[in-house]
Amino acid sequence: MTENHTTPQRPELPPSWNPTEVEGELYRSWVDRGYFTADASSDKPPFTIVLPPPNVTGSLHVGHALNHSVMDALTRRRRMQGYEVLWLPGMDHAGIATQNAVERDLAHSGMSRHDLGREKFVERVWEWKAEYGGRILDQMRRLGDGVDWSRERFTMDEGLSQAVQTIFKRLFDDGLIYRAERIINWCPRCQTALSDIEVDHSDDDGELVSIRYGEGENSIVVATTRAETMLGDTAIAVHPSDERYQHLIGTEVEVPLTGRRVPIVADEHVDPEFGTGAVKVTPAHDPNDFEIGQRHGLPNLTIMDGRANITAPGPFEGLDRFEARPAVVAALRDEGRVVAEKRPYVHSVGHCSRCNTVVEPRLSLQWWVRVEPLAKAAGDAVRDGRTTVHPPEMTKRYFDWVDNLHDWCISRQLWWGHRIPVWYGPAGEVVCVGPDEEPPTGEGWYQDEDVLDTWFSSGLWPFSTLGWPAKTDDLAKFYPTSVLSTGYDILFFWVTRMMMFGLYAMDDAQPFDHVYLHGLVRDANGKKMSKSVGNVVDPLEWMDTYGADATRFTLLRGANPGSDLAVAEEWAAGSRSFTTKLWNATRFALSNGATTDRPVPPREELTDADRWILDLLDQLVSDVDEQFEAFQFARVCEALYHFTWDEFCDWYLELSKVQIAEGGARAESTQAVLGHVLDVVLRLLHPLTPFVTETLWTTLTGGESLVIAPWPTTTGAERDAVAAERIDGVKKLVTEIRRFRSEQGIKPSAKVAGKVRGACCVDLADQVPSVRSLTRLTEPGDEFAVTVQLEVALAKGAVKVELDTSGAIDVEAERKRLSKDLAVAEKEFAQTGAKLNNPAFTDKAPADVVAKVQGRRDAAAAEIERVNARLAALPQA
RNA sequence: GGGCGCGUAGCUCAGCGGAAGAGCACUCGGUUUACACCCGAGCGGUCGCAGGUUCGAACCCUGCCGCGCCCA
Repeated sequence: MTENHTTPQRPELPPSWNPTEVEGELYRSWVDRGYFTADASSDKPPFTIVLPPPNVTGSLHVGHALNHSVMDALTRRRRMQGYEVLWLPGMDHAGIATQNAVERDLAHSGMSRHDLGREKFVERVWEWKAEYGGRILDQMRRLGDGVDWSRERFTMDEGLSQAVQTIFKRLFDDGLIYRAERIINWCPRCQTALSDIEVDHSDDDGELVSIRYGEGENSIVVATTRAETMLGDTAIAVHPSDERYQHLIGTEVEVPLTGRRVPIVADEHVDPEFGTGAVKVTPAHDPNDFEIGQRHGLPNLTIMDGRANITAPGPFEGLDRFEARPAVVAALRDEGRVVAEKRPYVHSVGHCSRCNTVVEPRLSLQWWVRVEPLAKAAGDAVRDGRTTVHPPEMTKRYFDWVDNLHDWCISRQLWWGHRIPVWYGPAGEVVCVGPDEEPPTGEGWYQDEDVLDTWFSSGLWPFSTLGWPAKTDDLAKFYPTSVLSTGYDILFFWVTRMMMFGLYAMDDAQPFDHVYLHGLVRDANGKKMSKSVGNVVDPLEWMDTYGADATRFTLLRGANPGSDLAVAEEWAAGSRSFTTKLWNATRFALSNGATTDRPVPPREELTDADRWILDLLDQLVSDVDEQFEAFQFARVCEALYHFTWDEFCDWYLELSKVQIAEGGARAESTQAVLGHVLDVVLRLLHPLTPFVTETLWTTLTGGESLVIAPWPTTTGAERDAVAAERIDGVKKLVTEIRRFRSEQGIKPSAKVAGKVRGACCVDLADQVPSVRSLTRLTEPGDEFAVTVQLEVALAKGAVKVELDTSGAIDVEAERKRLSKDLAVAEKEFAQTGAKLNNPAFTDKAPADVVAKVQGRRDAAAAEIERVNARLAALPQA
């Protein structure tokens, strides 16, 4: 190693990278220096991402970690590219989840929210939020999220609440919000209505009971999984063209156990193929039955209360629905009305997405959004290309959704949330109050008790967070936002609602230009993670063990568009190895005088190895850019990993040792190339692994911070094909010699005397010292005695390597090695020969393809000849 | 039932018309002055099955068989 006195000394890197010791402080310094604070008055082009607001009760799970890694990578790259970047963080108030959390706490002290009263309870929730809410925000800091903390928002903030009231009023005045009595999804535990997407369906074991209504030839059999609802039946329905029941249509039957007589109606909706083709109709407890009821003017008979206890007078009154079910079946059985019972009967059952209670369809007066015009606009924005969905396969799913959206139930029977801004008057008046208006006062006036669905406020997020409805500088600068990133399972939650509201509120300007949908994170075997299975990965544990960079890199490396990703601890360990490799490579380069203080010398002064690695680097920059633009994060990672490890570390660093050992100008130019390549690679890696790259880069360059360093661009230099071919030759030659050594059992550290002959004939004369160095060949001395010859076929011809292995070689091992080479060559010769002997191929395939195959056959033929000669020359066993 | 997607090395996945790839795992060797979180060498695949198109198919088309997800 030569000492270089022209290079100022950089602080030395510690021998190993200890992420947990460094990451926190680095992150604080970035925030303190204001790198993540956006400037609305900037002239730079904007790049905006609003964080899909996590739940205030939540903590960072591995799906978040992936999504945040994506958003951080996108924003960090744009920042380096010179954009005015705003990544806006915050949380939503999670109406049901938060209220549940606080109610649970209250229950510990034997209280319910009703004991406190509404006002006090809401106060308590705010206190809860201050104390426990927002754990996830600290976890975001751990991960390195470059968010603008000065713009952090919460859906219940004053400004955002005003946005909610504003849009409610506007929609109300436009006739897009209305109040109606319909069947809604009711959670008997949370005591509130739910929208369709807050209900999770699963196939559960139930029962299918067939019940005979009526007597004799006027009887009719219906099957049901919810026998207890028969107490609320107000009709039987059959398909109008079902011949079996023509004689019954228009007649009446008695509903067993109730004595109530109900009509048999004909309705197109009934599926004659299912069961007996006849269904019981319970309009107040089933959405389909409700519609049948509407069509036929049937009464809606409610037989359960909000707790799902039976209210129908009689022996079942007061029973819970699940107690009532067997009781009703038993009573029917006693009357001889049960025709068949099937258990278990697997069928789809809806559950509350917050507490998993079985949802009860319930007739109820609620507030609704008429989504049709909004959904149409949301579809059009994607159809017109104003918003692009990545990956494109998801676009169809988006259309299917927005084109078939039911009206949205937005009222919730909760206390925590935005209260519906509607007042009712003593004479039946209904007044919607805007944010700048005074609600009506006086005798008999009162406000609607309900609050709005949390999604109603988070649907405004892309613009309410920027100050809307005020015409703020932020809104002007940063809306429409650039990318919305989320898991494809959340497509219908965030994306569609934000699209509908964004287009409506912002004069048809889309809320985001791109929607990126990542896959779900699964365990090592591709299984869904679940707490009960115990295969959940905690990203915080990974960060503790392997560092934030390795955690991020692992997730991004698996992020192939449209597909889920499997991860396991080994993956994270592999990513840590990569950061360690990068660390050691930089440490090596620095200890050998690598520098960015001197420019890379002009090309003609560089070696083939220099030009080769610089050309690869140029290609890398362009690949990384291309893949970033296409949201192909796995490919970005792969390209950088491959370049860094397999090309730069495995070959260039080794070759640079030879060049540095030369000393003088050669050493100096090599140091500049080393410095330059590392500088660029660290920049390219920074969006993925910000911490380790920042540490290495500031040490290497003395720069202020990689966060604000410019993003690399391609040089446009013409690729040096000759240098590339020479380095390929070196790699091939080195690998073949190493292979021989390995198979001969020569220790890697053992020096072997050898000669390389014929290098000049294949244009590799200058590379011989490198080859010797990488294969530990020593100069042949006076006693040099060739014990073995290798011949290595390269692009321009064969190179002969003569070795003195100090004694007999292992003939069998050598025969095995050569036989393998022969088999490969013969297979190649046969395959290429078959092609070339096929006139259809030579006639129809493009000339360059034919020429290529010809070249391969010739090379194979030469190789066969060479290997056969070597085999023949081996001593007989 | 409708839609989307997936079946490629032991595992997880790239490749999507002209020579089968990566990471991890595995085998052998290694105190090589950046790195054992490493280095070197190696093993491992009729690319789900069957047809078709093409000079040529893992890749395009059709059917089938498995698996996953979304919607009803």
